[in-house]
Amino acid sequence: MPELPEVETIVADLRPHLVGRTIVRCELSFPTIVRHPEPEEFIDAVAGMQIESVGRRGKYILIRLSSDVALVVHLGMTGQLRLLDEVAPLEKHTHAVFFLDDGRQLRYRDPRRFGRLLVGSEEALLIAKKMPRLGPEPIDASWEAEQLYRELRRRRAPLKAVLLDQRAIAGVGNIYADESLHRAGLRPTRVASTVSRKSARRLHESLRESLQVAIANRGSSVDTYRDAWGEVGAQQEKLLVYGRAGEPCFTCGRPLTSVRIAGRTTVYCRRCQH
DNA sequence: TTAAATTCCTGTAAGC
DNA sequence: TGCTTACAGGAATTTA
Repeated sequence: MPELPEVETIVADLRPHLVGRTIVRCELSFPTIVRHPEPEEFIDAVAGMQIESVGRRGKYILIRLSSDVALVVHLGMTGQLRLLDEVAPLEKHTHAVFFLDDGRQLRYRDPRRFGRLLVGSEEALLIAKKMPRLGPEPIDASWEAEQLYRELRRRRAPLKAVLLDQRAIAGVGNIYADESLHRAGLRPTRVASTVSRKSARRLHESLRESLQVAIANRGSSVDTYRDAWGEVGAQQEKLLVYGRAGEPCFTCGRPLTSVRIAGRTTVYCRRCQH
């Protein structure tokens, strides 16, 4: 599923192709995928607009338009944002097509429809409660271990649950939460507030490492994730714990344990993580 | 205020 | 073989 590294890969791939292009028009074959504003307004808001920049905030793709609003895309679990030639056959579950002035199409496809499309300024979407107030970007140089420590200190939820909370840290999902906790040697079930400053520092470093390595490998295609060209990433072959329940830990050889935390399957090593 | 539970959704795979 | 059922999970919403 698309988390920070997968979204970052798509954004970096799309940027040079989209910036400067104009969205001629937009067609919605499944209008409820648009969450703000109403679908008709959404279509009018993007039509004729030039794309000024393509960025990312957490797991949100932000395509800023000449009208000073952004086309915001959240991929949910199975969302795909693809740049295709107009003659490319339309794939099943394609819910929105943005026609570009170079003849190409930006297509949004999402079988499970957990994703969403929005248009508006970041402030407007925040006020309309269509977007949460996201926490710091974990790969930004300005994000410090002390910030993470302070967040963990005030939370009584399991560590894993805090990592998944987009208001605590933006962009971490089930895969990289498990991966970074394993790297840090910390148990996902640990009550966040019991983590020492030293452990928080290790988790801070592990989060950065897990995310950066995954970006370098163009993300994890564990399920339906594909990049903007429809290609798979390589990180799924290098995951330490995610999806490996019952298989041996790469460090100690013991079988990895699976538990459910915050409604998510969580895999860790009982020997290596405390 | 925080945390846990529930809901949305379809493709896939396991089980009978 | 074909049907049923469980499972995958991001985040908004509801409940405690």
